[in-house]
Order: sequence, then C-alpha cells, then structure tokens
Amino acid sequence: MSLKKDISRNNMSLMVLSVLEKEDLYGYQMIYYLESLSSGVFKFNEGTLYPILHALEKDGCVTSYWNVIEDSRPRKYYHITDTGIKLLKESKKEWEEYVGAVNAVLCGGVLNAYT
Amino acid sequence: MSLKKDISRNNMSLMVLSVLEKEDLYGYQMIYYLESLSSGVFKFNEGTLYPILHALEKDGCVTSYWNVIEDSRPRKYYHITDTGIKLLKESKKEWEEYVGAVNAVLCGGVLNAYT
DNA sequence: CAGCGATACCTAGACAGTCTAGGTATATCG
DNA sequence: CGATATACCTAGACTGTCTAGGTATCGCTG
Repeated sequence: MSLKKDISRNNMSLMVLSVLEKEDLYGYQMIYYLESLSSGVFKFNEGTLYPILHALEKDGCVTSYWNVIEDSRPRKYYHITDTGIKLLKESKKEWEEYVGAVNAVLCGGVLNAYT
Repeated sequence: MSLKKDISRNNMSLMVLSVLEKEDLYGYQMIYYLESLSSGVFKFNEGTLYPILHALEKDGCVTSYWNVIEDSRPRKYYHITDTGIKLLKESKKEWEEYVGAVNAVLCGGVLNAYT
C-alpha cells in the first residue's frame, strides 16, 4: 500500500484523538462513545485501546490524570495536547485522501491503456 | 476494532477485485492501474500484490491463465469469478459502512452522557 | 455481610495484512 | 553485450489489532 503513513492501519488513534478533541475522557468511556458514535459498527476492546492510549501519551499527543472522586472508582482521564491536535488534523486529511482514493478505485473510471 | 470482518485491513483484495471486475488483468498491470486510478495515492508493491492474488485464487475468487504472445514476455492474467463478484459486492458494502462509521466519529455529534 | 456482576484498569503473546528485500528470467535499447 | 524495464515469485520482518488473561473496587442481592 504505502501512503506516506498508512492511515487505514492507524485508525484507532485517529478516532481516539477525535473524541478527545471534544472533552477529556477515560478509557472505558471512550469505548462506549466510539461504539455509540459509530452506531455500533465498531466494537473496540480494551486490549486494543489501552496500549494505544499509552503510545499516544508516550508520543506527547495526550496527557493523563487520575480523577479520584470519593465513593467511586478512580478513573484515568486523558487530555489531548497541542501535538495531538496537530496530529489529528493531519490524520484527518490523510483519511480523507485515503477514502477518496479507494472510492476512485471502486467507482473506477475508464482504465487508460497500459501496454 | 472488530467489524464483522475488518474491511479496513483487507482493502487490497477489495481494490484488486474491483479493477478485475472490468477486465482481465495481469499483476504488473494492476499495480499501474491502482496507482493511476488513485491518482498516485497508492503505491502498491509486487510483494504485496502477488500473495493476495494467490490467496484470492485459492479461495476461488479469481482464476488465472497464461497469455503467451510470441516475441513478448508471457503474462499471467487474472479473471474474476462469480464468487469473486459476490465477495466484491459484500466488501464494497462493508467498506461503505466502515467509512460512514469513521466519519460519524470524526464529525462526531454530541456525545450522550455515559456515566 | 458474602458473593457476584459490572466497572475500570492493565499486559503478554498470538494473529493477520502488508512491506522489505531478496530471487529468476526475458525483452528492448544504446 | 550490458543495462534497464518488465514480469513473475517468496521468505521473513514489521506493525496494528485481538485474545485471553490478570487485578481491584463498587453496588446490588440474598
């Protein structure tokens, strides 16, 4: 394949950043939101999400903080950084370019002679 | 992630079947077409394409035949089967569903309260 | 108040699709 | 004749996601 950076294989990060752009969320909540926003098409599981959050944090795209409310389980909230917002914008653009390209192939105009 | 069958990670097959729907092609030609149709966004390489073609053949989605023209290199053409056309249709539908879901997340409406 | 299910976090290892980097062989052009 | 482009192929690496496990707390029910 080889887009500059294959967006089709990096979609979870994109979607995670996208929901975090609106508000700080904790892991379990993101899973719920992503499933809800996609009308149940996506069914993310924790084993996928947490490593991604940790990677995003390591890359400086998000920061995290524990929100401890008494009489409640502590929750680890994630907050998107400027770096993360920048990455999100770039990724969105790449996603659109990618979708456009796939659709161009699928709808496929006339094939120019090759040989 | 987990769509029924994660289309985002199976796009090459989809696109290969798509170009084959129009006419029989040989491997090298597909690479050219896919790059051309996508306006250069995709840059498939042979190492990816050939295994996919072999897999599609094994699954009965395409058949192949050598086209030997004198004074020319023999070329292995691929022809899409009814099974392949059926798979293509299903995959296209899944692709559309997938794109719709990602876009829904990216454009993201209001998040319903969770907690 | 003991037990259990839901919530909430985490990780190691498996799996699958793609890429890298190699290989072979023939046609064409300088 | 040698170099380059065409045309096919494969083994092994890489990477993103999934599976399947783990821990701990909260709230409900018997």
